[in-house]
Amino acid sequence: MEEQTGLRERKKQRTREAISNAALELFFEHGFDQVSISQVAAAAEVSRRTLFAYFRGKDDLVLHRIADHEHESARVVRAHRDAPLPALREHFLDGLRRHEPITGLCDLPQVLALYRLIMGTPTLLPSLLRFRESGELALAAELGESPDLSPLTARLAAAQIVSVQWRLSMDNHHRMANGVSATDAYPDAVAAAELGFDLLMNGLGTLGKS
Amino acid sequence: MEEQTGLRERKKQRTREAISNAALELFFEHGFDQVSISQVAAAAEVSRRTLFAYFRGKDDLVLHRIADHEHESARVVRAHRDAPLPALREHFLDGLRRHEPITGLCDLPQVLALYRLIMGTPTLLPSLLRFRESGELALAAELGESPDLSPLTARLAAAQIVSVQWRLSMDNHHRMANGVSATDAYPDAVAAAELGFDLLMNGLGTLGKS
DNA sequence: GTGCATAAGTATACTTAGTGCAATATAGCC
DNA sequence: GGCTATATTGCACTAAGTATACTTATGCAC
Repeated sequence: MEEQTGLRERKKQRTREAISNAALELFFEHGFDQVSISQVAAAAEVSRRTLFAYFRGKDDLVLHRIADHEHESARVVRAHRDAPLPALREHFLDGLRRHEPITGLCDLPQVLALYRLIMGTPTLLPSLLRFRESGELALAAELGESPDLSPLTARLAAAQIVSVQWRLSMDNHHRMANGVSATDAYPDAVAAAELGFDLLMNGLGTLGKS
Repeated sequence: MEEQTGLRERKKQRTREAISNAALELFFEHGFDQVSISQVAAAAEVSRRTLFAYFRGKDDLVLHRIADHEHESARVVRAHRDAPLPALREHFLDGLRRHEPITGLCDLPQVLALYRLIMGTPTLLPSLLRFRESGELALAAELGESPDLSPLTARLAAAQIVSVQWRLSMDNHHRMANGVSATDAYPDAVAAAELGFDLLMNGLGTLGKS
């Protein structure tokens, strides 16, 4: 279903991984900004020019590792058109249970190192936010498919949902980065997620003294 | 209160404006990506190096013009600690009434050109999103000052609020960019804002068929 | 006003991300 | 083997941003 395994394809895949691995190894060791594209290319034993054939830019060398999740929320909604928000809530809670990297609640050394790199490198923030923006757009489009929701409501809802998911993930990652184990952080993470989705579903009220 | 008007300060201010004006003129004429820093410096009659003394980077040449509004929501909340969300709502509606640029509902040619430039230049998106991020952070901090709100709630609320405000502003601008006048778009903009803040205050429900 | 410390501005050269293009090598296929 | 498409490469180029050492102008004490 996914590939015709010509030698060509396999080689391309291996080259791509070689570049990516070389890049991350160097970035972990010296920091994103301290490593040049040329150094990555040299370490991966390809020409600089070839590197750009595989990755759109320096940022992509890091961010492609989370690219799969760009439209995850949109996919979840597509599969649960009847009650999107509870579905997203369950999906997120399920992610926490499984310690999925995208929830931020994952302390596997390699994953943690990657997320530390991403979050700890201001240079990468713009790309990261674009990534988020793209996810929001996809979610809005998917929500907009529902005949019960006006396009405007869909866009507003998507904006809110994505912002909450990111805040939750960031907070979780922050604890991992501070050395808390995923297991130890799990209960708080669940409580936070439930609060977040409750606020989404039931509203913020006036935020005044209630 | 703001400046000791030495000749030095005045000259600096004028140089800064000269650079900014030259930059925007060129950007409006040829597009952000089609104009180099060197061209801007030449047009403003300063050296390239001096330009970088005044502006952190090429993006800043454009975005400094909206920098005042970066922490606007935080300021509003600071002034209305008792009921932040209604205050933000009123502030936004007031902005619409006054056709404030930051609401997106402003069709003054210069403002529209600036916003068109910002929104129509993908290169600027990252900086724009960083700007938003910074505003969200400030709002979260300000909300967190309230003893009634947990820090987590403050962060989640800030994320939601900012995302809604941006969506509303973007949608408004979009209509301006399509040639609708601010006056004509006003009623819809108010309705959209009320919907947005209603969703914030009262929640999204399940988003299913209600 | 003169002179000096300080800050603004400049010239120049450098590093690095990213692109265009033409030349070369290699997989897939007959 | 030989042909074709594509992967890869080297080289030259543009442009953003930085380092540094030098020049000019301002503010201020006298």
